[in-house]
Amino acid sequence: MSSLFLRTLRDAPADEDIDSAKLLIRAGYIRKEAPGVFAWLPLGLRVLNKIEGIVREEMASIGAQEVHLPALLPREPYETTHRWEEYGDNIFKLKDRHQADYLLAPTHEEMFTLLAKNMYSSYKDLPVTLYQIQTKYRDEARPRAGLIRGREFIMKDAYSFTCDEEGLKECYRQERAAYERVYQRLGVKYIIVHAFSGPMGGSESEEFLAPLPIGEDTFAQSPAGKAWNVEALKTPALSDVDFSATPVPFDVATPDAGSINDIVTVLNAQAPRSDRAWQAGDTLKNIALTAHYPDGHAKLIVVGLPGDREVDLKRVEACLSPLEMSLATDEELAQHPELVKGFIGPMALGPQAKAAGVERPVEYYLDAHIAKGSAWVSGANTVGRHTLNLVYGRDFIADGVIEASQLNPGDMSPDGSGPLSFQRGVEIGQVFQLGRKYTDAFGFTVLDENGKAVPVWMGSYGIGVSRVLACVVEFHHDGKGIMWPVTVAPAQVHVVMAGRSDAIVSEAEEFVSQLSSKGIEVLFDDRRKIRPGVKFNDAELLGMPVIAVVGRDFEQNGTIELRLRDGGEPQVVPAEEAAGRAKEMVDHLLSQYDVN
RNA sequence: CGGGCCGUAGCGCAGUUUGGUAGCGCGCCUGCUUUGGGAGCAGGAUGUCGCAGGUUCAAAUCCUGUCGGCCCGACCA
Repeated sequence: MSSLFLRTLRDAPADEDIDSAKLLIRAGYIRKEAPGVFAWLPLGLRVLNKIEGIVREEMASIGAQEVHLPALLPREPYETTHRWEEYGDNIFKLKDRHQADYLLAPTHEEMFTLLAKNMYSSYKDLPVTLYQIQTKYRDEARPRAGLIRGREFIMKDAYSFTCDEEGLKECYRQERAAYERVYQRLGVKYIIVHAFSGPMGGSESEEFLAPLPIGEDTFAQSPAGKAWNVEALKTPALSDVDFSATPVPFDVATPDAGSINDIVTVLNAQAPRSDRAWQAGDTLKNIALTAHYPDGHAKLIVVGLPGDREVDLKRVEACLSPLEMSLATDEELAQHPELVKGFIGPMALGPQAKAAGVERPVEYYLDAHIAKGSAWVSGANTVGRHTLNLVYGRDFIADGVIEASQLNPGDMSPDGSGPLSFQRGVEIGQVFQLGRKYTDAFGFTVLDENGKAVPVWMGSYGIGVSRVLACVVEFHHDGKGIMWPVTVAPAQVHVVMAGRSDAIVSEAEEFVSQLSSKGIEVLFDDRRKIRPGVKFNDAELLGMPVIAVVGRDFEQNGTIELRLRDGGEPQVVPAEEAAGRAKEMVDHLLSQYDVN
């Protein structure tokens, strides 16, 4: 360490607030060069290389072949798939001296599809899986959380090409299994959640989420252990109810009723129920949304959901992809005079409006929590009035049923095993069955055994390498510093030379060479003018799994102290046995991460 | 893009209210002492006080503008 390019900091940088970023910077693994852009220093690079090595081993184990494509790419392929526009400002775009458009790749589906298409044209070449470990660029609106959400980050992305869907499913299964081994070897907890395929296209998709409170994704778990991204969560089908005997609808005056709570209060005063008090869940609230097409056009739609639930725009988008949703502004709402803000009801919408002769009725979607046959209170499309006894299926219908509301803890799981619970997670990987979205876009077909062109099926599989490194630290640290899993630590044993006497120095050097000859990776704190206390603190900050101290005890008793960074009693062993004992400790640690 | 906080040495910060020409701790350099849990003493180096205008005899401090950073939200693999 006397010559290692390293400077540990006593104080954490003030502009980071999550543990992994603070510790990695304090310990001299990385430095921030710009928001979401980091430099890798010697120790950090060693960890990164260890993680990449594990990823490479597991990719090799399923026969994936490594390549390396450019990060600087021409615009055309991204035009073909419309992602030049769809990614929008999230792509770093630039021009060359001839004013030609380029981008810094946020992901590489297009280039891998073209690469495979241009080299392969026979079914005999397939299946093939290619991958790379490469720097990706996304111009995030707000980089944050250190390495977890950067603008430049390192990703392993793999792409499989097969002749048919069955082949795709087999590749997907293999990648998924490889990912489980990768995360186990990295010492990262993960939960596999069913995902919404989103703008990447395709069908089956799962995310690997590291369950951490700092995570930006919310996922739902059922008591049976299944997990979903909230956008992929389907509300279980409600059984029909029969309120056909409900009296015909009638209006009541609800002046000044600006919120659902106001309406409930007014109803209980003006039209009390005989059986119980009115509740928010008896009301059908209709939210006007502006739906934006990818080409920039927009239209107004209305979604109806129970008054005790909040609208979730992301889930609406998931159902109405590729439309993007925003709450309608007053100006946008004013384009449709038949809709009265605060008093929008189903009778002015969708099929009802059409039946009433409205030329271009506003589309009306109902949330899946509205049961067929149920009776509701909703707006009367007149200022200060609401309508009671509106029965879904009898008095009104909709243009479609979608997932429009936020889910709440306690909602029934799709698998029916009980109420959902919610947790936060950091997405550390995703596996996708893309299907033919990209291969069709680029006309990638191969000839089958009959000489007939058949479409190629594609899958894509990503691991956020630099992000998962941060997650390793999130899972493995304490108040003093990092506690690396032995599989990714920059060194396995940290030897602290605690003293400057000739005896200590020569023994420490001898000990280090013994460890090295046993194949152990050593970080050797041979700094002569640094006091022991500083070295102990640095060792705990830096986080090697085994810390060995050659110092006072050696001079007095001929012993060396060995201890595990993450706890346990120190072992004091005779110097001549210490290297062997250290090797046993390392081997024992390694065995805990053995996935075979 | 909205809201909040903040830009002073490599890192952490004070100084800004009340204008007077730059400071503390850590780190760094030299010497002596010290050496098992972030040592002591003495000496030293390091700053366009984010940037640009303005007011003033004088601006880190007041005024205007602007750029940047962090957090919350919007957005987002």
